[in-house]
Amino acid sequence: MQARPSEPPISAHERVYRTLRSRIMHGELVPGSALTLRGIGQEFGTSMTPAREAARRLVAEGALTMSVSGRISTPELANDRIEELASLRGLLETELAVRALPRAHLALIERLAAINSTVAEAIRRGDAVAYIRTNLEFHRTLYLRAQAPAMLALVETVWLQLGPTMRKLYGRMRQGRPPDSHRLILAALRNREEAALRVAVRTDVTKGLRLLMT
Amino acid sequence: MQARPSEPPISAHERVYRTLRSRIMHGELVPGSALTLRGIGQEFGTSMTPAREAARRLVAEGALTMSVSGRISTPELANDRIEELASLRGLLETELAVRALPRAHLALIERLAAINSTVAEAIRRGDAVAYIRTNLEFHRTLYLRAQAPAMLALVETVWLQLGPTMRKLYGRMRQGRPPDSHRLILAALRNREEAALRVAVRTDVTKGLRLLMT
DNA sequence: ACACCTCCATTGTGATCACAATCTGGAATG
DNA sequence: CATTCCAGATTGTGATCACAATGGAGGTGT
Repeated sequence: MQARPSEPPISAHERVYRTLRSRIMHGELVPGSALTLRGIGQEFGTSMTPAREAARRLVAEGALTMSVSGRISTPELANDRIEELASLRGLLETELAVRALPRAHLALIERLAAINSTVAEAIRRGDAVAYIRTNLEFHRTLYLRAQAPAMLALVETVWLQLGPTMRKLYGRMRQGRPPDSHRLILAALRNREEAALRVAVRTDVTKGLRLLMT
Repeated sequence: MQARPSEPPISAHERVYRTLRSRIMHGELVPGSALTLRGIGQEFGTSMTPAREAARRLVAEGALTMSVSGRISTPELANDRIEELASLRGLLETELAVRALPRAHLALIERLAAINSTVAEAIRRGDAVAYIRTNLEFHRTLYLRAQAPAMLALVETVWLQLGPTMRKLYGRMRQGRPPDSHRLILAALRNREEAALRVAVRTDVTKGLRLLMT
């Protein structure tokens, strides 16, 4: 009895799934990278059964692509798909931000500001993966306050599909000034301005992806 | 060579997945129904391997629930979850409808009107499953014109999660008059009125689910 | 009559294996 | 030197099996 509340004995395929999902979402895999079930199983010390289930789940979520012959690789997104996913981010994330707004007390805003400083540091270091991870953590921390788990899950699915592409985007990231859109989001939260928040979130989410569409 | 364009030799787990997904989305399974991997495999004449992969995929999409011990059943949604999913439908489906609006020529509108008549007939017959299926077909036919496959996929995920619940909703459906919200959608499409279309889609999508939240 | 406990059937998990399709590398040919 | 073709290696698919955990039914005790 008395097990830790969030520590149900983790199954093998779940462990594989979460690790791969994190890698893909944070851009550790370049678009077009090939994966094999036996290779995954070998890396995680399991047979191919859990590897297959994790891979199939990621394919279903759009995080991986499966050719007609079943070969697995990270997707290379076409421009119209990128535009569509960016629109989805704008649509869903503005809604989540607005829902989080009335519950965003000062402690949350300060936590967001702290995360934002780590984002800035990642940019200064030119560390693309760290930037993607901390940036998504900034957004997720805010959206968690919206108390809308299904909506957040959909947004994370979109992030997942954009993961490898974001890596390609920020791989060419020149070191330097962090964008000020996060600062605008924080200001809108402090001032309780819903309209300004909408604009700030939408531009933050859409801006970077636009310049990726060659 | 020269295979039919949409007929790649269908794998077993894909067949299982599509069949189960269709059943769930169309409300053929009441919330709380239990499923077993061996039972699924037996029904489809396969081993439990394809059944397991299909079930896990459906669990990942929120179409099925898995208890901590791994038992599989259709989800029983709480009220706040239903509200959230209804909001998602409103958000995503208005966007899809607006995107489809400039491309909705007369032939499409007539096809939608034809589908709508089959919806009305299902209501007259009191056939809940047929109603859900034809109603979703009405929406999907419109949204396909939006040329936004990722967005449509997200909406279908939401439909999938609501499937068993919709069944419970329309199981108590009294025979009789079909709602006129579809008629409003068709009118807005004919008149090219974006604002009216937004309102019509949102009310059509939200209305029914509201009265389910006891 | 009700609660609890024990035991067995059932369930999901993961490993292993056989098989067919596919890809890759190199050799043979023009 | 480029192109084609063949064969070995690699990959995903699905079946089968052993195993641990769970759930439910029936019996026992109060």
